[in-house]
Amino acid sequence: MMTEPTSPIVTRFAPSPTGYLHIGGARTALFNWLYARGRGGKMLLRIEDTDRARSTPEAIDAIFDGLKWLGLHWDDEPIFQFQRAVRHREIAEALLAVGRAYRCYASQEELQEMRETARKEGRPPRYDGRWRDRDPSEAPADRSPVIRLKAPQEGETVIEDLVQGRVTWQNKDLDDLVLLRSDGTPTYMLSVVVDDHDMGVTHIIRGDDHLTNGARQAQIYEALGWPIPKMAHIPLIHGPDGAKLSKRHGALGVEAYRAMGYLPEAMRNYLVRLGWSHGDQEIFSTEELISLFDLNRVGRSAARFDFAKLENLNGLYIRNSSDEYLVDALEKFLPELPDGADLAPRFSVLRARVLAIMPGLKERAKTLIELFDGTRFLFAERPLQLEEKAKTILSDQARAILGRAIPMLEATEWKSVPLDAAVRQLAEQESVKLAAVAQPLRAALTGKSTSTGIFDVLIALGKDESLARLRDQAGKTVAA
RNA sequence: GCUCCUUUCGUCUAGCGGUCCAGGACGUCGCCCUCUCACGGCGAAAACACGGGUUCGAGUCCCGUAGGGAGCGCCA
Repeated sequence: MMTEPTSPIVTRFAPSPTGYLHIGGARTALFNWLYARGRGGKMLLRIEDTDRARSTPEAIDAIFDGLKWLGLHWDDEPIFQFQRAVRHREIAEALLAVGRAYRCYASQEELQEMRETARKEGRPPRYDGRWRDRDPSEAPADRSPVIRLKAPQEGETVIEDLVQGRVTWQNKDLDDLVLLRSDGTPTYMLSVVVDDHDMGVTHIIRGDDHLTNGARQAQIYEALGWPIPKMAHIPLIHGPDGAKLSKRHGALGVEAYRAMGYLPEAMRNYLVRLGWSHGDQEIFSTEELISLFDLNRVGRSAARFDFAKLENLNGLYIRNSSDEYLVDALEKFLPELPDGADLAPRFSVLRARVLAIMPGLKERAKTLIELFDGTRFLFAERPLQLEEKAKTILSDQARAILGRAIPMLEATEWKSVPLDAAVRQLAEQESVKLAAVAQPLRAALTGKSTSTGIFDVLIALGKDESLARLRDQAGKTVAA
């Protein structure tokens, strides 16, 4: 079969390192990654660090770490935009040379005035092009100019967006943007165009806050005679109240989600469904996502971030993970816990017990924090600190039952079936429901009112430790 | 203010002119399972923003209105 020779897909993720990798950025990276991976292409990483004052090495590390944690591996070496400033300047000069750009000497005061006037007259605040056709001899000697693009003043600029569809701007509404600042450094608008071109980017997938930039960048491509990459502007993520995502809701760095005990694969599944769908399907393996993801299935309206759904999905991923995987995940997760450093040495010692309790535990936990909390009784020192509810359960009567349970359990083989039979038999002898025996056992064994199945607890703790904990709490009275 | 985008259950969404008195998922509520808490099972309530068109027929196409969002820098 003949196949059309297609140029390989190249996408890019281009964050500016001025803070953490926030959740919206993570989703943008995910979409870029999926789109490229599903088509045998590459996803490149470009750090847009041209804002020297706000860019920090910590933020760069946060981006690298966040992407790695999510498993979104980029191709080739990351590009640092600032290092390419010379190239950007060359392009601006080239545009100047061919008359597609010009020097503008307008002062900040003049620009300010223009904006105010325009606003007053109900027009968009725009540069009025006063240096566009002025003779260079009129240039003031004491002022260094910026270089502006000589943008078309009539007609329209159109973007055929893969998500938004055809979007049109009247050129009269777009002004002559600055390409090169008066200090000779390139602006973002110029840098992005030159870098995307030089990196061979074929598909620009980014937040729709860049949609207007897309139009202005299209004008730069036009002036340069370069082909315009395909663009896809994906809707933004909003907070639960519909307003722009802020720190208050979910605009945390991805490291914050890691600390909250979310699994990266659950995170990815949640994020991809924010704006993208494949019929009614909710759960996707990574392989499925790579093969199914497409831009034409991305919606055009903003989605609200919903922790409840993320948590549910995370619980589902935990339940479907193997016990070994979860024990490893917990061990790696320890540093995120306040007392993690103290627990780490004991964790490796008690690892087998953690593994033993895992099948029952993973049905109950929605986050790694909850999962770990479920194992804490294994680490507890005798005599146990009892939670309030556990104290309530351990009434005198309950303690008396425990007292009678001890000799019985001592004589029982420490396996699930015999233990089950023994406890049930005791309940029968006491003429109480199973709960009236199980709950006191649970309270004495774990210090809590809830846990995994009581027989699992007995087995994970082992015979000696279990009986010791029961003796700690049992009532002395045997005769009533 | 101007430009652009957007509007289906509380939330994420399915729906690409008739098969929709609108489907799934999360959340909520009820019942079942049950040693607790979960898991699981069953069931319920819950939406096409509004107004005009086009059409035999509109959630689906067009135009307004209203709401929401983004952008309008010598920031990125």
